[in-house]
Amino acid sequence: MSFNGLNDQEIRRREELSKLRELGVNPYPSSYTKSHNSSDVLSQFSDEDASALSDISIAGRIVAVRKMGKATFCHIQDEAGKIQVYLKKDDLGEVYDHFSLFDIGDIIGVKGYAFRTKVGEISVRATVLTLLAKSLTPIPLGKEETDENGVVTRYDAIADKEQRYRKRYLDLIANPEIKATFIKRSKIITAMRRYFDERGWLEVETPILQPLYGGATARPFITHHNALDIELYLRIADELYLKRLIVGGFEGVYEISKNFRNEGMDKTHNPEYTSMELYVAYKDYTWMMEMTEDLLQTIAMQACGGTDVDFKGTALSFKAPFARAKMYDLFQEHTGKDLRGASREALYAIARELHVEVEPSASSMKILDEIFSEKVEHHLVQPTFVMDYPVEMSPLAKAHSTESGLVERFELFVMGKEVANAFSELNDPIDQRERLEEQSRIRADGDDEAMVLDEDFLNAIEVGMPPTAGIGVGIDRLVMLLTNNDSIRDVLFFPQMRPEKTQAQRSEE
RNA sequence: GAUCUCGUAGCUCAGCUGGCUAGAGCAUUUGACUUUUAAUCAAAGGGUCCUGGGUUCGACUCCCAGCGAGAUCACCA
Repeated sequence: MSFNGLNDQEIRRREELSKLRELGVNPYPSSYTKSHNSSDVLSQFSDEDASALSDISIAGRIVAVRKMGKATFCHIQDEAGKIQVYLKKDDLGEVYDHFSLFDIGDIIGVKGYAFRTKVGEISVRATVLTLLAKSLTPIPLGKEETDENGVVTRYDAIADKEQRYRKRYLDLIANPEIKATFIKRSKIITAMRRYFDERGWLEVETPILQPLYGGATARPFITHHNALDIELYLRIADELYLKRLIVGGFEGVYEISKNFRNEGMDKTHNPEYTSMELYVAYKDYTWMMEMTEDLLQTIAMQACGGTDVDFKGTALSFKAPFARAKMYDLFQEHTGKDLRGASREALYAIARELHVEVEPSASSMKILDEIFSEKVEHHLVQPTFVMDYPVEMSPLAKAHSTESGLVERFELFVMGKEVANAFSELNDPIDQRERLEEQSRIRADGDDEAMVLDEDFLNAIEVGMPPTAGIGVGIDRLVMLLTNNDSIRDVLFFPQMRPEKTQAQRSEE
């Protein structure tokens, strides 16, 4: 065995591993029968009658050891929490001596009985001690102190954000409270799925590898299929495939899936992220708004226990109904200007007047977008539906039934961020073709985020799609809001990080 | 992509306007200790000071470049 590149602690643990094997201890047995979780023991223990917990077995990782000669206290951590274990030479005989070859980080099984120590902590006294997995790497576990009020102070735990994201397994061990965020994330998705399933909408799967990408304006990732010798794109949205399924006769389909966008990364953007898209036939965006507020209210209640949540000091209410505002009314309210029907030149002049910086060559849409971002968005703190967007901004949305130049679209904003985007889906094939051809022209003019023309999708719309309402929800952003996290990296187990350069890579350059 | 800040032991950090052998606590090792709880007491080992250049008699410290991270902005839903 080579110890090259290992530090003293890593070498010592390998030596201990060999010693254990020599003593006939299997450091990696196949299974272990657990009767209780730590939390079960703590909640079920009774001082009056300890017989219920007189023969139990628990298992977990050693996270703290206090050795006092022929008796040792340690804490083990399992999925549900931590519990103290009491080991005594008299009880364990030579197995007690093996314990000196165990380390913080090792996973052990403990069979024994629950009791309360002199100082009052419910603990498990071991009659049988089993090593379940020897740990070969020191784990950066901080010591903890719990005061009379049960407030836990942790010292020196792994704090470096980079390490926490790159080695999430260590983060989860050393900072187990972050599990709550991920458990809530799972509950949010489960609640959403349950809501849709109860209404009879079908969960489906559509291709991630696509010969053409579409459904959103974004730059894609490109990959290559060897056997077909073609370029394939990682999807940027589910929209065009889900609509094909509505054309095919399904009347409610949804997909919870990863999308991939080849763009910048920051607090609210990860190159791969989770979105949910739902399409329901014979409905429009008004119906969809009502569904959305009911959905989010339901999710908040099921995942957070109520419709009121705290986000970094702001009290948010997900109690339906949400505020609704037309986009142009919001412009009027926050800029004092009526931008309806304004020409590009007029918009440009207004932007300058409002001190909103825009490129002189910017399109009307770009200018509107800028003014909205700078002057309106940050006012939308509580959940707010912004309705009725200009047609040019929304090539897949249906023209508004009463207002020309607009489409039946809404976006849901919370804390100034977009959480959902929905519209009455465009099902007029002629109109759809013209809009996508316009996108092709914009693309040809150099905007590589404009949509690609997908003939097969147009063919599907020509076959005939019923009136349909569709929505996309950014799951990560929703989870951020409901778990009080302001960085997307804290709601993803494994956020994308720049790979660390190896020594070899460095010397090549 | 731009700017600012940061990178020292397994972990958390100190290290002055450049100056002796780079420190502390935890973790680790050895010894003591059969109800401890940030256990305690005694001793010991452990460093590519992010990397590579430069300035200097002398660099953890100053300068340049690079790598990585965080924050802000830009881009982007």
